[in-house]
Amino acid sequence: MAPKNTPTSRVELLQGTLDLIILQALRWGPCHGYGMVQLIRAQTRNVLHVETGSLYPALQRLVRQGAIATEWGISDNNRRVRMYRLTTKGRARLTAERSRWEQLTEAIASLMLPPAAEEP
Amino acid sequence: MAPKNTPTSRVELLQGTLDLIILQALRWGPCHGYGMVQLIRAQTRNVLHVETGSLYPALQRLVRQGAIATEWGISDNNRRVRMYRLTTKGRARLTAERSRWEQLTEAIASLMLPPAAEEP
DNA sequence: TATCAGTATGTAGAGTGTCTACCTGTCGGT
DNA sequence: ACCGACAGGTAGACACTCTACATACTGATA
Repeated sequence: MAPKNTPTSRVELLQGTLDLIILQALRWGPCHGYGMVQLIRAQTRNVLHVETGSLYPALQRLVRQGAIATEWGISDNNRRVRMYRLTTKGRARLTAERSRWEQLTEAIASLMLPPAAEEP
Repeated sequence: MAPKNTPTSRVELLQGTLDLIILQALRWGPCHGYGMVQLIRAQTRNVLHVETGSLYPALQRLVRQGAIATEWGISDNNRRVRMYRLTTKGRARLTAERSRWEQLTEAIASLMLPPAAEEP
């Protein structure tokens, strides 16, 4: 996927997971872009590093799709920030993405297991 | 990701998972392309449908990378098939892909949880 | 014997999402 | 006066999967 290898223990995102991650991050309340990067980093103990070059386009995409809404605001340290929040549509989207993710992980988990005995 | 929606309960693959799936499928022994499709389908109870248009290029990719080896053979029903098998390199690759996958799922799982209490 | 479904391998091109690499600007501390 | 952290953003490359199509062989069935 990404051309480069993993120098430390870095995990590259899989295509399609970023939307889920963003929606998930916004579940705790409105947040601005840069804040999400840190939130996700902290929440995953430094495993997931969302690149801003991926994040901002993804946010715009989600806004276009109506999953999140945005407005200018002021951060704690008195900076002009673009705040994002989940819409009703976004909450539904999150639910859908989560179940999709669960299905996929379960399916892959079942491939990890020894072959299933065929059932008649 | 894919332009179309999900008619039934179909789960689209995430980009980057196919290699893991193929390597995993070959863990049970050599197999040919079409056979893998059915194996994966059966093993995941019809959740994962690997498209042949994705599979064959992926197999070629893995051969190029030395993760799998291939040779012509004969299937059970007397058909000319291209058999694939894991190489030593491929087995190592599988291990790597699995740990990568585990890291990612764990990281995303931790995002699903309530926010972590910050630790000093 | 014609035809069709299933088996089997493959290619071309589109679409999409993430990445790297860059750019701009503000604020607080030194 | 400068620097690092904070904050938002764009352009283009790259990689992967998808749809759609093409080929060929086999066995069953009409």
